Amino acid sequence: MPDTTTHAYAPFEAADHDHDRCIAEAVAAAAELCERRGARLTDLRRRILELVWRSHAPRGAYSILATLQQQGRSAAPPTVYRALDFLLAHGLIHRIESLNAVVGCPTPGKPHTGHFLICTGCGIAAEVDDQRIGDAVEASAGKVGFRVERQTIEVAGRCPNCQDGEAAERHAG
Amino acid sequence: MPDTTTHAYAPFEAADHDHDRCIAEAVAAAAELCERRGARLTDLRRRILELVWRSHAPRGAYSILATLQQQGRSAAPPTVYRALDFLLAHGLIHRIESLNAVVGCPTPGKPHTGHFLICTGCGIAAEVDDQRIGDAVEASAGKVGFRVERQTIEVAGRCPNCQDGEAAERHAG
DNA sequence: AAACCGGATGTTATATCATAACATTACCGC
DNA sequence: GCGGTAATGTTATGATATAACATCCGGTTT
Repeated sequence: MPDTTTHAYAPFEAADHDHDRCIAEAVAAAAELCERRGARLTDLRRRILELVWRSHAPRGAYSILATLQQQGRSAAPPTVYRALDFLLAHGLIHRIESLNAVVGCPTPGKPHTGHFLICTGCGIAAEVDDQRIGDAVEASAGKVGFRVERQTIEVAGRCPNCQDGEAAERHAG
Repeated sequence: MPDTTTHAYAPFEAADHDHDRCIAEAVAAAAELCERRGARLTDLRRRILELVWRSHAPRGAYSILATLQQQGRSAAPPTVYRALDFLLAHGLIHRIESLNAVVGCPTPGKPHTGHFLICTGCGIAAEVDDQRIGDAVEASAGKVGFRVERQTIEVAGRCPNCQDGEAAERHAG
């Protein structure tokens, strides 16, 4: 019997996974969420969401802009930044501060704070949802009377695929 | 009997605390640490460290540059960035990614990952050292086989001083 | 002291990231 | 179709960061 279940989110999937499915599901989830909220997922916004989802590695605004222009679309920086602002506001993507880039959110609509493991080898950013991290932050903040509004948690390191012999360095070097 | 103890680090101190003491102690600690390591805390680097320490709020490189120029010193962006690179490399300051700015480290020399509570009212960034946060991150990463190299943990919110009536907004508005 | 070396700083130019301001277009309820 | 609002186009500029090369300065060798 074929696997017709929802695409389970697995951090640091193999490079040969069915990525078209990741994109399709992200766009479908976005469309559904915008529909529910009465927000307009315009053609431009959808295209830019697709470009963000081209890989699991965070992507910069100007990289997105370049691809957009290659596709023959009239575009300038504000074109991209405005679309990204919309996608961020609706939780469809997250901003990675330490990279000045954005990455698709695999679980939009579900309330959560974005915690990321970012591989310095392959560049992939995996969103983790671990209650303990948020709890520890809240507890630590509460101890000094600090009221938390937003958490920026970005952990750089090596994903399982990039630890074996540290293959990435050999290519880079 | 007068208080001659080491200046205890207290997050979100009152605005009228003896800040000259914060600066003096930071510079003294930096000098001692560089001495031990055989690193050169030159006049320029010490001056820039002092400028970072002018307040407990993270400060951008171009803000530091402007003050440096006002002091009559010949300076360009690389002047500042190179000094900041040195101070960062020796753990004398931390970079706050979400603000593109740096803040003085109150405990240089002591191995630690910088975790910050950043007040959206007064702008102050307090470094917290709570084992639980690092442990939770490590545990969460370990669960998926991720090897942690660096942690960027920046929590935005309201410090105790800025929660009372949300005074800051009234001034800003 | 002169020659030398390496690290630190000066200087110019430019890359990279982000937004302000205003014009134009597209969508939608009426 | 009309009018209002949201979205996008367009131009310019602001803000952050680094590359590349010249010069200086302190310490060492001779």
